[in-house]
Amino acid sequence: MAKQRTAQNGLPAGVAAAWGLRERPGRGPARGLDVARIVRAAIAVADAEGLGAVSMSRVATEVGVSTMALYRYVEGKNDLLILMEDEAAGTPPPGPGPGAGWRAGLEHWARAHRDVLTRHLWMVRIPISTPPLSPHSVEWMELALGCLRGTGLDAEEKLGVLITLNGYVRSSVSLTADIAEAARGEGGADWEELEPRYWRLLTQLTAAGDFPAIKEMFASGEVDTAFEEEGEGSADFEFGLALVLDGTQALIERRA
Amino acid sequence: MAKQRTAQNGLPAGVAAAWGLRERPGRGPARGLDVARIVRAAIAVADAEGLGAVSMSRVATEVGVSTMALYRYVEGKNDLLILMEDEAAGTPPPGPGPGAGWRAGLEHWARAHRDVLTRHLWMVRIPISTPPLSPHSVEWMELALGCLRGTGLDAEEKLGVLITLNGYVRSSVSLTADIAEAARGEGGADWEELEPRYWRLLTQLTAAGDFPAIKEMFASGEVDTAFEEEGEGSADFEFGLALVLDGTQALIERRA
DNA sequence: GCGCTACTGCGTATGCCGTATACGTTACAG
DNA sequence: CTGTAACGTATACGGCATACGCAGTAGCGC
Repeated sequence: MAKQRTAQNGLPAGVAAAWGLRERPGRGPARGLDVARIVRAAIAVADAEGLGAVSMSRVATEVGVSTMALYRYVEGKNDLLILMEDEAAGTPPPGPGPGAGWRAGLEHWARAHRDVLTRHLWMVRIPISTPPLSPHSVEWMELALGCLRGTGLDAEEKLGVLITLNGYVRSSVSLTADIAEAARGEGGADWEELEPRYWRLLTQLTAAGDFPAIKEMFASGEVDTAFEEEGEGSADFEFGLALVLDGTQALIERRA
Repeated sequence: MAKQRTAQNGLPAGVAAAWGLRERPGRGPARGLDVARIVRAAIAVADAEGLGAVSMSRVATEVGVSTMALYRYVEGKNDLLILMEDEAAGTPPPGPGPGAGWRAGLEHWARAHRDVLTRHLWMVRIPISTPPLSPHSVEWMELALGCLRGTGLDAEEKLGVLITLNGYVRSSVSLTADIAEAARGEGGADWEELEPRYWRLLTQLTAAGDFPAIKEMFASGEVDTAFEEEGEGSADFEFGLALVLDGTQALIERRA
């Protein structure tokens, strides 16, 4: 834990590796592996079976070496996770260009971000260890920041919007991931099948107590559609996205 | 894993326990413990040393029994986590009342929620397993839902606002928790001390590449204050909160 | 009052995990 | 040619959650 940082810059080791700053190959026998193959194998495992299935021994087996061989390429599991995250994030898609306006740009950014996280659900389970520093996260940051040029917001406000939007995307994906996972654990059913049961349970549990607002909601009749988890449509995601961007718009108009 | 649900209702076992639906005490010797003591001990450990320190054996030691004794009171670690979460959430503070308007109500709710999470940082690390079902989360839901009465939003919209706001609070606390933890791991310094280093690193790393928006931000000069982690002031939290609530306001006005 | 039996708390054991360390092997630097 | 740094590996350690079996206890039906 004490050797977390590279001698060079004080960077976390995995981040330094991701920027391509690595020590000499040196004198010994030729390396049989490279970091990229390890990272790709780990991502494949995580995609297929979740972050819980990513153990050093599992990844090593997948790559075809012994467990400890990985430690010649990666400082430890934490490093591996950071590298996985950066690799999976990838370069963000270009975006609609500045002519389309900040809102279209951020919508595009948020949807692209959501797509990546949805494709790699384990990403939302890795705790954020630092502000964006790895190469691809900086690219994503650049893209989003670029959308806000010319809006009249100052640097701090732009960052605030970014953080909020980023947090929204993450928590939105995280929620559907958690629910889907819980549903899978509960007999393989998907959420659409489980939702009515949820509302029935909540009705039962709140029946005896003092929950006027919840009961009023039930009385209104149409609660069956919330907490959706549609593959592509994602009405819920768009709803919250609009909420955050409406708030941003209000801020921008106030500044203008 | 297959015995997750109680026979009664199909509830997750921990949730059933939290609502007080438990099987008969029965015939044997008197129980030496109760669930509440276990849960409280676990919370104390998590508060003091983080969720990582909460192991069954650790909690058992703290309570003064053997590890396996806990399994007579709790189905497994997952159960314990659910119970911890509900206990730590507690009953929400009453709120300013309906006369103060929905916005003041939701602000109060979000700040109270944030306070709880900040007091128990480990809570944001427990994956959400279901929509609100445990007793206290239902109370929190009731409180927030009550704020939105008379706004003209339909049930689905209310839930959407709630989910978004809840996600915002969680991700905001999660971010500061992650950063604080990473900072603590990096030599015990706090974030305020580390932030200049972060910006310096980012400047170096982006110097060579094509990052116009980031460079423009640096050029503007005042980036030193973002990503704050103030104990009480929490300017960042209020910023994002205002963003989300401004969005909600826009929605409500559109419906009116 | 008595024994049956459900229930208690606990010791042991299993199979994971991350990773420290030591070892024989390889192939470049001198 | 030789010394040695870097290679891949085997073994070992401490920690984890938890399945299982055990001896003792206390309430119930008789």
